Amino acid sequence: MIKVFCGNMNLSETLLSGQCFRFYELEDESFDVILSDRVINVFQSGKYLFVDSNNSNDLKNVVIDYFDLNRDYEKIINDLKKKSLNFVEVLNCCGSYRVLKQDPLEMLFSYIISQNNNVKRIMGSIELFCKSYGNVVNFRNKEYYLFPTYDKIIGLKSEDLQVLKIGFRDKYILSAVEFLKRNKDFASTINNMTTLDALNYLMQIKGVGMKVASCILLFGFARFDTFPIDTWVMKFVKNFYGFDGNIFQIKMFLEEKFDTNVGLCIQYMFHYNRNINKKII
DNA sequence: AACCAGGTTATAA
DNA sequence: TTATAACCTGGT
Repeated sequence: MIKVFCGNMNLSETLLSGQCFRFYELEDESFDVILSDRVINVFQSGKYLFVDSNNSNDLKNVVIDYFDLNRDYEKIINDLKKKSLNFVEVLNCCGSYRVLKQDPLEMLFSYIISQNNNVKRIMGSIELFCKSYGNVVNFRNKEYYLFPTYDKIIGLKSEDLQVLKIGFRDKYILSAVEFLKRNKDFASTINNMTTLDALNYLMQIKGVGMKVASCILLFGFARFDTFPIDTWVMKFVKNFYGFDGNIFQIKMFLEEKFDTNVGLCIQYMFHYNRNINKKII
């Protein structure tokens, strides 16, 4: 068990915000979270996280990286408050939200599955995916399944996907598999690209459009200059700013208004709008 | 029963 | 270039 300072972050708000699909809330209000290479149990008390894992190797750094604890969110929020006065209402209720740094491969598949789908079903399909093709981890007398490895994924055939209950998205997953065969080190390739190039690179994959590509870049690569504009954000922009338009018009509107850290602002809008509609999971 | 869910693609105007 | 229907599936 290690103790990690987490400042103003709120664990449950962050995990339940819809960006992550691989956690279980336990009776004692702690969470089991499945990371790319291990399972952690995490509990928050005040400004600290108490973390246990089946793999304690470098655990503190893994936790800091995953929960994005080195970023100065307070400074970002203070800067944003100066840019849009009425947005303060949103910022004031989102200060404890953090953008998780998740596994790029997992983000690619998860957000393809997420399209025109609901969170419950998304989580179910990803869990089936991991149970079917991922490695097992034993932790606290329970079995957990990691997200499948690259080598496992590139061997997948159409018939292997039937068990996942992903419907018409199976052909998109197959397109991602073909993409990965051609791009073994896609994560490091993206790390050396501008965000715009990375978006176009990912959108080669059938089933990866603007929204899904942006989610992969924000949640898998911490690219805060991306724009995961979805139906929630569109609703928000319409209700809050009275601005209506298509995804590209909204993108331009927000880019102009916030300049930097637009990705984070959009997460705040999503988070805020979702909370006030009381539709958390 | 009809509609919807953190979208994208194919097709038509 | 922009708009609209169709899409698997399970839940309400």
